[in-house]
Amino acid sequence: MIKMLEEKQNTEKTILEAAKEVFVEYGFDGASMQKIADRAGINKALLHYYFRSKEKLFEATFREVFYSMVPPLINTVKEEMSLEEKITIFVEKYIDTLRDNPLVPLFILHELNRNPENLPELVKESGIDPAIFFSQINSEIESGNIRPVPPHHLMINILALSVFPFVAKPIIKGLFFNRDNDEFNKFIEERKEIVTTFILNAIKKP
Amino acid sequence: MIKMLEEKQNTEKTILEAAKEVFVEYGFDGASMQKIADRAGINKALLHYYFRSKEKLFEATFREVFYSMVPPLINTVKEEMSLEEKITIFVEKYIDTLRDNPLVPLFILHELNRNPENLPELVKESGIDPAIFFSQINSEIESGNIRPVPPHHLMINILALSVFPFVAKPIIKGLFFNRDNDEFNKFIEERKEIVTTFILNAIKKP
DNA sequence: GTCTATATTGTGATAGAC
DNA sequence: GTCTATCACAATATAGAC
Repeated sequence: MIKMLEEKQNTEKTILEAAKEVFVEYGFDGASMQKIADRAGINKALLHYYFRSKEKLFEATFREVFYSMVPPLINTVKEEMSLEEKITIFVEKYIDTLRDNPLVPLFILHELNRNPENLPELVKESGIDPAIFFSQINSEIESGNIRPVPPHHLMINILALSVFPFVAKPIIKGLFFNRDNDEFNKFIEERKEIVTTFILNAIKKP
Repeated sequence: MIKMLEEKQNTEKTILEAAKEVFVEYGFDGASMQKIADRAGINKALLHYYFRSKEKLFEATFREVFYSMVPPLINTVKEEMSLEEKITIFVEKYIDTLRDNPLVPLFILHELNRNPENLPELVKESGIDPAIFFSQINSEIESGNIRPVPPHHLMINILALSVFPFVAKPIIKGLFFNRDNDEFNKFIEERKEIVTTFILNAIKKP
């Protein structure tokens, strides 16, 4: 009996792990239950036994991916840090996370585009709250410490500069590095500092 | 006879137009020949008559989308312009183009990710050549006019800041604007200037 | 819980009439 | 060139044996 419960836990985890890999690589429409079953080393029927439908399996997978990426990242930034510290730490950790999960951003963006109404609930439960960050930016502007830049634009700029190379990976590899992977990885490592100083130079007063 | 040829031209164009809409919205895997036929107001058989397979229809569509976006954009930047002019013009025109085709960037990135080997040929025929831009950046750096920033990083930064809001549209709308479309469009309009000054401040020497 | 076998629908693709 | 009818297959999903 206990054995069964343990097996259930393991099988469910195995399925979710396989689903994560396949969905992230192929997207919802490109993935098939067969592919996921193969990847998990089981058969299709079990997928339905545990998750009832492809849709439900996908939802569970998407939540997993989203929650395993976003909250840990947000927690790297402590409230008491200076704006400069926050930006430096965030860019570095974000690029590190994406380096280890390079397909995730395009996956999330593609799927949110297919199904935008899923986002509000995810955001609410994930503890994302730009408010503190925004008021910090505003007070830095009012104190005359940095150039005036609308907080949401600055936030999008930080995300854009960090994420974009990963969603545009094929273009960058094809255009700059002749499809060489090592060169691309070097490029990504470089960006931690490049992006940080780029942002800080952009907002610092002369 | 002439009538037939004219009809053939029109039908082919109609199909390509419908295919463009459906593929861009749903992606290759999410699109079906049935949807495309419905959108074009014809039946599936005709699609195969004109393009033989879904794959071939997609390739034709992708080329169309790619070539109708990229070369016109590159041509807005004239060789004799100053670096500052180039960046200003490019960001403005790029955001304008994307505003009119907001789904295209995510479509291109998603499909290139599925099929990266398609890119080299597209690039070769599209006249993309970062070399001139790169040497201009390098000479500006050597003359001490701007801060030292690796040309390919600067180029990616320009693209990132312009494109990212469109691929992250659902996130931005959901996080900042409560899913309001007008607010998002206002945000996009603002970015033309925000992004330009952000970049110029980042590279200008104090 | 896990498997095999099967039902059912939707897909890309073709044949053949007009 | 355009249509209807149809094929072959892959997809999600379920039934039932173990």
